[in-house]
Amino acid sequence: MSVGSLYQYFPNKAAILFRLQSDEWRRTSELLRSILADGTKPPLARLRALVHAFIRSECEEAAIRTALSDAAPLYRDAPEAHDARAAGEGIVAAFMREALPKASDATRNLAGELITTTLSEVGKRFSETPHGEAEIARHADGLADMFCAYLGELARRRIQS
Amino acid sequence: MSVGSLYQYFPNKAAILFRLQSDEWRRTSELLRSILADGTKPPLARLRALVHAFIRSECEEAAIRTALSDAAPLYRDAPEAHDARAAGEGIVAAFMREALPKASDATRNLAGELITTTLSEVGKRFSETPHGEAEIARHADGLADMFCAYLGELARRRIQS
DNA sequence: AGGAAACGCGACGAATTAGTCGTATTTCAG
DNA sequence: CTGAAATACGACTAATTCGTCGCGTTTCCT
Repeated sequence: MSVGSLYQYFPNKAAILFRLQSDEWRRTSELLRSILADGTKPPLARLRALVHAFIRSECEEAAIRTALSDAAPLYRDAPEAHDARAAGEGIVAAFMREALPKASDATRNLAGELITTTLSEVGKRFSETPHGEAEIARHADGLADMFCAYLGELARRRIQS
Repeated sequence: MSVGSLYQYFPNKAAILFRLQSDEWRRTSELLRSILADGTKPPLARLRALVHAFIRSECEEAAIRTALSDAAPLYRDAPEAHDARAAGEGIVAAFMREALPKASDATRNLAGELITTTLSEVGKRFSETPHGEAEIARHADGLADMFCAYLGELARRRIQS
């Protein structure tokens, strides 16, 4: 692929990178949907599966992920970036209603937001340095434990310090 | 401050940014130490206080934080960066021994690492877009809840899916 | 006060990166 | 097969960014 050809389809570099990032996001929300919406397993098992799948996929495409997040300043303020993010929210919201049927909307939203941003940010950081299979699994398990403990505690509503 | 003056003290741009990031890290580990090492409060109360203090400080200096993390590619591979990170680990390890006295070292290390990277990455992301006082507090509380639930669950050792 | 050393400065040149444009190649309808 | 439209290409230029250099200012010692 040559420079000239690229600029036939995109107006500038930011648009190119944003497109790549977009595709990445799209694939991620499909992963999200396919795992979280599978009603045959209990919610926390699905969440755990999601964490593993997500972390593994981040590590597999570590190079492009790192490059894209380095380029983030270029499209940080793009309005489309905001929309893209919203796409995944519906799926998460549905999952949260299932996982925390008795909680308030506010609680569910906060929990959903925390879990998704934690997963994506920690995944990003984790993919920045190479890791072996075993280490990946260990960390994914740890994260999943954390999320499950959190949701469990919210379900029982007895968070204290 | 002029360009020429800056380059009297630093060999190149990366060094300048790395120095700023270093100072930031130093301040953060002092925050860490001052809060986590205070033996008068129970461990989870200290953790909760830390989360609040950290998130608030990230939001206060949002501009410089964002700029520095945008510049990360410039010093990502600097060897000093690795050392700087190690500084905080001792404090966290000590805290984890206190919070999880009966857990194995492996468990403690993993939990400590997860909590610190979650806090720093989520904090970074959170500071990228502006938030009001109340929202900051809500999110910090949510994160603290998540950490406390996780540690509580580890202490009781009954993580399940 | 005189002067030398240290520091501050920002216009300039070097280096890098983004984007254009004329030509070469492919596609495809008649 | 022929020619026109669409696409591919990468050397070139424009734009941006990093770092230097020489001159002006401050500091401080004698």
